[in-house]
Amino acid sequence: MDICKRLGENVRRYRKEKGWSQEAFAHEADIHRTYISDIERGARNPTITIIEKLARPLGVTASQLLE
Amino acid sequence: MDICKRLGENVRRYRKEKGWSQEAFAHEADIHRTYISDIERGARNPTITIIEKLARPLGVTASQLLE
DNA sequence: CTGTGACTCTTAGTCCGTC
DNA sequence: AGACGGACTAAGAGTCACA
Repeated sequence: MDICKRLGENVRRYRKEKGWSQEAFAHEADIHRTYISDIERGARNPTITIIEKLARPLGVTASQLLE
Repeated sequence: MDICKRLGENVRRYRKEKGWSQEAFAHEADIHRTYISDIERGARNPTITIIEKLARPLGVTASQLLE
């Protein structure tokens, strides 16, 4: 499985566990809403600093987002 | 700890376990040797596809490189 | 609320070296 | 063997209007 898609699925799963919309999560992570959408669809190839920005509000590690 | 530095330390540790020079590893991972040097020093902010390219020849997962 | 194309600006990533 | 610099090209970061 492609790693970008795997990341996207993990982000989406953790975000839904928090009960957040993409918009609400985008605000928490301080990342643009459409960028979150792209990430969840595996349409982006983000850097590890982005992974960390995503991980923090979700309460998980950067490592977990790539599992 | 900064995530780039953590990645660098992990890469260096796994690479040395394999007994590879940066150059030999660069060849295995199909990544430029100077880029490997930068990564290990935490001087770069790589994308997740690079993380995967680093992980494969080391015999670990992308997730493990960020632990 | 979310997906998508398009856009600008910045930086990832390559390749040439030298120390 | 590895650190580090300069210059370059490809691609990511970040944003918007609209569906």
